[in-house]
Amino acid sequence: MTTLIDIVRPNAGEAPGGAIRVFTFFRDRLLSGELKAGDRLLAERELALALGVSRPVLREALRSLAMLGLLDIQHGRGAFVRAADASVLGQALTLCLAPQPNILDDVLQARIAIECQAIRLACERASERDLQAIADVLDALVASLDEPELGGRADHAFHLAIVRASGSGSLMKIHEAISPLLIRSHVERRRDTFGEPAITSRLVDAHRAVFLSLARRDPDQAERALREHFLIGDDLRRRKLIAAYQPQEKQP
Amino acid sequence: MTTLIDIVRPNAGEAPGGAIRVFTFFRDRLLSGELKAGDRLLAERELALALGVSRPVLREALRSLAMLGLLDIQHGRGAFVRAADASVLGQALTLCLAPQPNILDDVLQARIAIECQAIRLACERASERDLQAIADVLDALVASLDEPELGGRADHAFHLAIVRASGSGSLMKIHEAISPLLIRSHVERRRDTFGEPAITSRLVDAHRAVFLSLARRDPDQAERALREHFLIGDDLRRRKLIAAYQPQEKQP
DNA sequence: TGCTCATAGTGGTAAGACCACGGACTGACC
DNA sequence: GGTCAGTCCGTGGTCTTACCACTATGAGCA
Repeated sequence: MTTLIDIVRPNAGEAPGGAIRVFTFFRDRLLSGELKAGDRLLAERELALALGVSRPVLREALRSLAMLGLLDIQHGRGAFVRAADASVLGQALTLCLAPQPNILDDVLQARIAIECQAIRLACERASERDLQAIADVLDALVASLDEPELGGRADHAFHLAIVRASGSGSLMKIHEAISPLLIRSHVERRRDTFGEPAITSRLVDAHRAVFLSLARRDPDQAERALREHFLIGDDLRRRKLIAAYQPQEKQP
Repeated sequence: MTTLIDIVRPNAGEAPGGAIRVFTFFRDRLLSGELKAGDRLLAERELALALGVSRPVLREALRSLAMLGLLDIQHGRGAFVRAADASVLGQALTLCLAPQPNILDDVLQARIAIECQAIRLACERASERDLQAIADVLDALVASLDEPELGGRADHAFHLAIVRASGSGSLMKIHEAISPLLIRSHVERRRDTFGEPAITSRLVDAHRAVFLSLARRDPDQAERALREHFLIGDDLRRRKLIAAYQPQEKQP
């Protein structure tokens, strides 16, 4: 079968198979904005009748749309148009990256890419409210150093706030998409650093430096500070690796 | 219904609805590698029997997997596991970004983000073969300055080669995902620059500078050169905007 | 030896029926 | 009169059966 969502539609003249015809029918109306988030679709039986297909065929198309996160089908209530979110994006990314080794390490590269560009844009575009929001999260981060769970969440919120301040929808969506993958490596790292004052203080300094250069609206310095921050992670991973190869007090 | 692909599966004990049970069944086997690309699934009737669901239900799940690009269902032949590619990723991205204004401009930010990080990694990791490949594309780019179509493709190939040289799967996939969106703005820009020697020579210089600093394996200089290159585009867009507001010889 | 056509197996579609869930209406009870 | 519970209707969820369309395979024929 033809893969979904062909931006350019070949053989537009012919009538494709029923299911994919229904699928493209709704997709186009979703892309064009004819169907807005929250709209309720007709009942399956009526839709099937209106579109001239059987109910199973219609259901295949509807279910596919739901799988892509475009529809929210609720038992006993109906099908509703869902606001496009990045969850499907993240899922697709996970599926694409799944066969590859070292995903968790490699996805960090994507994160660095997004955030470094985001902070450059943020230096240009961030409003006072954006800066205030970042400052608030920074305070929360400092206050939650002793709690791994809360601290990790604050850390994530800090970086998220920067990406938000960039004002770029693309960067935000991609960042949102890789978040689930990031979180997995994030929490375990936090668990390791927990209780090591040298590391945590270095972490706070790094975050503060990032914020300050952003507040000064200096893109080069901000990116440098951010990369510096990411190096802490690299450093940590390296130490962990070395420690793992040290035969002392290591349990098999 | 529950959204597909929950990485953490809630209510794992209970049996979810038939269709989504079948869906997760295959998804898990795809993620775990138990099903490899090229494998042929059993016939729908047999699968339905084996999994204890009716054929329409099975078909809904199979169709959904096909929509996500995980399966390739061929009429009269069977269903085959497809190698995960970034096409779905790109489609999902397009759908997520569709409601937003200025997508084509904004997606450039994602591109800059990816490529700037990629070239930094490439400075560390690129093999001699990678560098040679980039050099070859650069030659092709210089040779095809007079042909907008060919030149545009060479341009794209150049940047793609850099991302490849980074050796990061995440960066490559994301770059691949935004490619379809990039191409649209790419070709029209080429069409504008076509025939302006000052622009084209500047373009060549920029690409050459990027390659040279990459060959020298200097990350900072390479990123700077790349950003310089992207500024050409900004500059061009600005000029176009100004030209559009000049009332002289402009047709409504 | 080569071609052609019948056939079996596959996905694609249709129709009808029933079940499970949610909400709204209506009734009785407090 | 207000509140609660039960019933009914509309909805999605599923099953069954049957038939159509496409592909490949192999047997039969020239």
